[in-house]
Amino acid sequence: MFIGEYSHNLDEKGRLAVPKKFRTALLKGAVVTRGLDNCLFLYTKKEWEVLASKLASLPFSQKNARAFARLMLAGAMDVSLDKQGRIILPDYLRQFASLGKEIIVAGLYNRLELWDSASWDKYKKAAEQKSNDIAEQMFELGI
Amino acid sequence: MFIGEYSHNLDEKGRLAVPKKFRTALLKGAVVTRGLDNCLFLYTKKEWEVLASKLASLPFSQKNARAFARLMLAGAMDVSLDKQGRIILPDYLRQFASLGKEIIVAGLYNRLELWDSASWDKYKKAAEQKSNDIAEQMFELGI
DNA sequence: AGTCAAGTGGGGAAAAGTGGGAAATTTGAA
DNA sequence: TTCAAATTTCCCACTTTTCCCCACTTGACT
Repeated sequence: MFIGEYSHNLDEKGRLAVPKKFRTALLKGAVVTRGLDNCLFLYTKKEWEVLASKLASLPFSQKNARAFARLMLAGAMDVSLDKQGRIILPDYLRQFASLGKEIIVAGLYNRLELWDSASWDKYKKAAEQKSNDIAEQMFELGI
Repeated sequence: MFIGEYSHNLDEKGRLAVPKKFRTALLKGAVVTRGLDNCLFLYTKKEWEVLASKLASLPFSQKNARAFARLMLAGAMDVSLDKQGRIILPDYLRQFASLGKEIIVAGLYNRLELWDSASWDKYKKAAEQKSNDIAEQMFELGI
C-alpha cells in the first residue's frame, strides 16, 4: 500500500508524474476526486468502487447527502497512466486544490493525496504544532 | 457508472453534447426531468423505471409527496442521442433550470445532472465551505 | 565520468465538440 | 385537401482539445 511523500511538477498540460513505486498499483485504473482540507484523493479503481457505491446509496432527498455526493462523485474523474507514468488532472480539480507547479504526492495507505506544495507545508506546520493535542484525541478514538 | 464534471455548450437549437464516455450508457434510451437544487436529472431508461415506480408508490394523500411526484414525473421527457451524441432539451426544462449557454454535466453514479454553469459554481462554493462539517456527518452515517 | 532510470517538455495526429445549412416533417390556415 | 410557414431532424464541415509518441534533462549509482 501507499506510503511516503514525493514532490513532482505539474506541467502546462495538467500532467503529473506518479512516483514509480505507486504505478503498478494504479495500472488497473484509478480515480481522483475532491478530498478534504483542500487536497485531492487518488484511489485505485477497486478502493473507489467501495466508496462510490456508498456515496450513491445516500438518499438524494437529503440536502447534505446531496451536497456531499456532488462534491465527491461529480468531482471524481477516471485517470490512467500514459506511457511515461503520468496522469492528467482536469482543470476543475486543479482549481479546487489550488494546485500550482509543485505538487506533493503523499501515500496514505489506501489512497494517495495530492497537495499544492505551499498548502502542504502550511498544513504540516499547523499539524505538527497541534500534534500532542491531536494525539490525545486519537487515543480516545482507540489508537 | 457516471462520474466527473464536464462543461459543454447548449446551442441555439437547444442541443447539448453528452460527454463521450457517457454515450454508450444512454444509447438504449434516456429520460430528463426536473431535479433538485435547480438542476435537471438525466437517467438511463432503466434507472428511470426504478425511480418512477418509487415515485408512483408515494402516498398521494400527502401534500408534499404529491408535489414531489408531480415535479419529477410530469416534468419527465424521453431524449435520444443524435448522430453527434447530442440530446435536445425542451424549452420548459431549460427555463426550469435557468440554463444559459454554458452547461455543466455532472456524473452522480446512477444519474447525470445538468446545471447552468453559474448556478453550479455558486452551489459548489457553498458546499465546499461546508464540506468538512458535512463530511463528519457522513462518516457518522457509515461512510 | 558514464550509464541507466526516472521525470519533464513539446509537437503532431486523431478524436471530440460545435455550429450552420439542407432536407424532411409537422402545423395551421385557406 | 392543399399549400406555405415553421419547426425539427439530419448531415456535413470547421474548430478545439486530447492523447500519443519521441526526445531531452536530471540525478543517482557504479
